[in-house]
Amino acid sequence: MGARSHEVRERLTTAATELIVELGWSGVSTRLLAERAGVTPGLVHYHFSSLQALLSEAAVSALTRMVDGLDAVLEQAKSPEDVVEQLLSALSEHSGSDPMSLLVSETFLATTRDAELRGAVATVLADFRARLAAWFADHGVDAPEATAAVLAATVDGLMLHRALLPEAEATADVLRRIVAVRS
Amino acid sequence: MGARSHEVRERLTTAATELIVELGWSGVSTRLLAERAGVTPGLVHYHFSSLQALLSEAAVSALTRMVDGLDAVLEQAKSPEDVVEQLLSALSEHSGSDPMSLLVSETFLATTRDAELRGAVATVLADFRARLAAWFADHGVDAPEATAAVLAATVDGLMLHRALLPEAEATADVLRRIVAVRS
DNA sequence: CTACGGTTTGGACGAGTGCCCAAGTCGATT
DNA sequence: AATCGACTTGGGCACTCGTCCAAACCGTAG
Repeated sequence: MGARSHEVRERLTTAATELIVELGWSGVSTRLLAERAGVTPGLVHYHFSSLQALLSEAAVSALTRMVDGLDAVLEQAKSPEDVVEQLLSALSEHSGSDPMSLLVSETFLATTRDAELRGAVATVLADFRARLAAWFADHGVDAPEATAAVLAATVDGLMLHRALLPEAEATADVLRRIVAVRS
Repeated sequence: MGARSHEVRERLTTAATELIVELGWSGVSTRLLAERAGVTPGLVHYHFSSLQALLSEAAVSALTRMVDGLDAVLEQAKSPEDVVEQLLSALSEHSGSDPMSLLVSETFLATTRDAELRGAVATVLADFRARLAAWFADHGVDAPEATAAVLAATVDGLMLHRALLPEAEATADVLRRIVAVRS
C-alpha cells in the first residue's frame, strides 16, 4: 500500500461523507462516488471490499472526529451548565439540516441494517457517554451516567427536530435543568 | 372510488409501513410492496401517483396515529413527573429496534429529501409539541413550550440511542428534572 | 533492458428499479 | 342484453445498480 493508494482511499472516504449527507446513505452509488472523488468507478472495489464497507469506514471516522471535537468542549467548561451551553452553541453554528446532523442521523439509521457498523458506532457513542459521565462525576452532578446518556440523546433528538421546526428560545434554560448538581 | 379501491389502498399503506421498518425507506420497491399487500405490481401506480407518495402517505398517517396515542397518555397523567414516567414506559414496551422507533427515524430522515413530506411531518410534530406545551402550562411547568420541545427531542433521541446502547437505570430520574415545576 | 507488482482502466454481467400501458375482467346502470 | 367505467393484469421500457475482470499502465528493482 503505497502513498498513492492511501491518497485515493482518502479521496473516496471524503467524497463518501459528502454524498451521504447530500443524498442519503442509500443514495450513494459506486459511480457517483468515483466521479466526486475524481477516480474511475472500478477503483472503488479495488480499494474497498464493498460499497458498504467504504461508507461505513467513512462515517465511523467522521463520527470519531466529531466526538473528539466535542470532547475539546469539556476541557474548557467550568461548570455543568457551561457544558450544556457549549454543546448547544457548538450545534447551533450549523443550520437545521447541516452536514453534521445529517451524517449522524444517516449513520445511526444505517446501523439498524448493518451489524458491523452498529458495533463500531456503539463504541464511539459509548466512548462519548463515558467521557461526559466522568466529567459530570468529577463536577458533582447527580447520577452522572444517566445524565450523560440523557443529554447525549437530547442533543441528537434536537438535531433531528431542528430540521423540521425552529427551537423555542428558552431551550438552553430547560436543558440546564438536566445537569442538576447534587444539593 | 369504490369500496374495493379503498381496501387496496389500505392494504398497500399497511404493507408500506411494515416494509419501511424492515428494509428502510429506500429499500421499499414497487414489486416488494405489491407482493406484501397481495396485489399485482401494476396496481401500485394505479392507486398512487408515485412510490414516494405512497410511502409518504403511509408514514404520515402512522405518525399521526402514534401522536394521538401519546396524547391519550396526557389525559391520564396527574403530574408533570407522571408524564415523563408514562412517555418513557410507553416507549419501553418496545425493544431497542422496535417498529415505532424505526418508522419515526426513517420518516424524519426522509423529510430531508422531500419537501412535501417535510411539511406534513412538521405539522404532526408541531401538533404534539403544542398539546404537550398546553398541558405543561396548565400544570405549572416553567417555560412550557421549551420544555415540550426538549422533552419531545429527548424522547426521539433516546429512541435512536436505545438501538445502540442499553440505557442507564436512572434515566427516568434524570428526565424528571426536565419538567421542573415553577417554585 | 526486462520483469514485476501495485495500481488503474473501461467495459461487461445479471439483477433490480420506477413507471407506463394495451388488454382484459367484472359489477352496476341503462 | 348491451354498455359503461372502475379496477386489474402482466409484460415492456429505459434505465441504474454493485460487482467483477482482462487488459493496460507505470515506477522500481534486478
